[in-house]
Amino acid sequence: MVPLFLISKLQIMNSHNVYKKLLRVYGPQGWWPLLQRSSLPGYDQEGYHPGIYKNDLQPHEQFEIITGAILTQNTSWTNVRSSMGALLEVCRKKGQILSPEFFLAMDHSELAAIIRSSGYFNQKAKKLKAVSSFYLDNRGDLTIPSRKDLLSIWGIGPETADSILLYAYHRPVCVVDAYSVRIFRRLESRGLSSGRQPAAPKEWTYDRLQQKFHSELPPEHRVYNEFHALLVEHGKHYCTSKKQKCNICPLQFDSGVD
DNA sequence: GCCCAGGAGCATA
DNA sequence: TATGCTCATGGG
Repeated sequence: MVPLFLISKLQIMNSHNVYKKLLRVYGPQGWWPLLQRSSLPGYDQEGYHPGIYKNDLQPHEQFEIITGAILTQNTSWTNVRSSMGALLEVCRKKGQILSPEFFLAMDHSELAAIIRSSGYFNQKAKKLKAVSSFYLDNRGDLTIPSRKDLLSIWGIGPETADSILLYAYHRPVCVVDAYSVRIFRRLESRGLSSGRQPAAPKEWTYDRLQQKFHSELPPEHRVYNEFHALLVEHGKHYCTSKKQKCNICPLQFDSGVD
């Protein structure tokens, strides 16, 4: 028999209630930012598009998301934004579009120099070429790849693969990142997470946390889209690795839980 | 100057 | 399986 006060706490912090609360606090995030659409109505100058969830991406736009997903690995978006702008500028000057062919036509040093500002530029140049080769070798038309296929590409791990599936291909897949793990670990440490809690609480691994999200959230693309973006936004404000602001965290103290 | 960011691969135990 | 090291720029 679980005490009533515990039931209410457990229900409060399942993934769906975390989602609803974060959405109320921060609003729609408009991910994934598409710089190539930054001049279109509904898109801001960085390419964010809050409230627009249409599945109408062109191949060069899908490839911008794939590129961004690699460039942002362990890197802040401001650095990625700079590299993406540089890439698109080179495209424009060469009269090309962002594509596997564009990356493969450059030699390593040229590509690495263009994406320098996003850090790890040698590794990321190699990764961009690897993912480009994958598309040209296996599916030149950018049809939906399987998660297994994506994971077989050098430089693409679980989070990058799921980001690509969710944001470039509108697949209903939850993305887990360092913020997700940290936020739910800290909620759980305060008895506020609805995770199955073993006697000795196990760490939230990628797969375990993704299963939790999939089981607790409505299986809708737009929910998964916003949830990951909202966790990132919340993490930036309240849950960085060293500076946790649990004492003023809206997930714990914002009133009006649904 | 230090810390960290929208990770992943690899060596080692 | 799991832990530690490496990759690197730019903003706070």
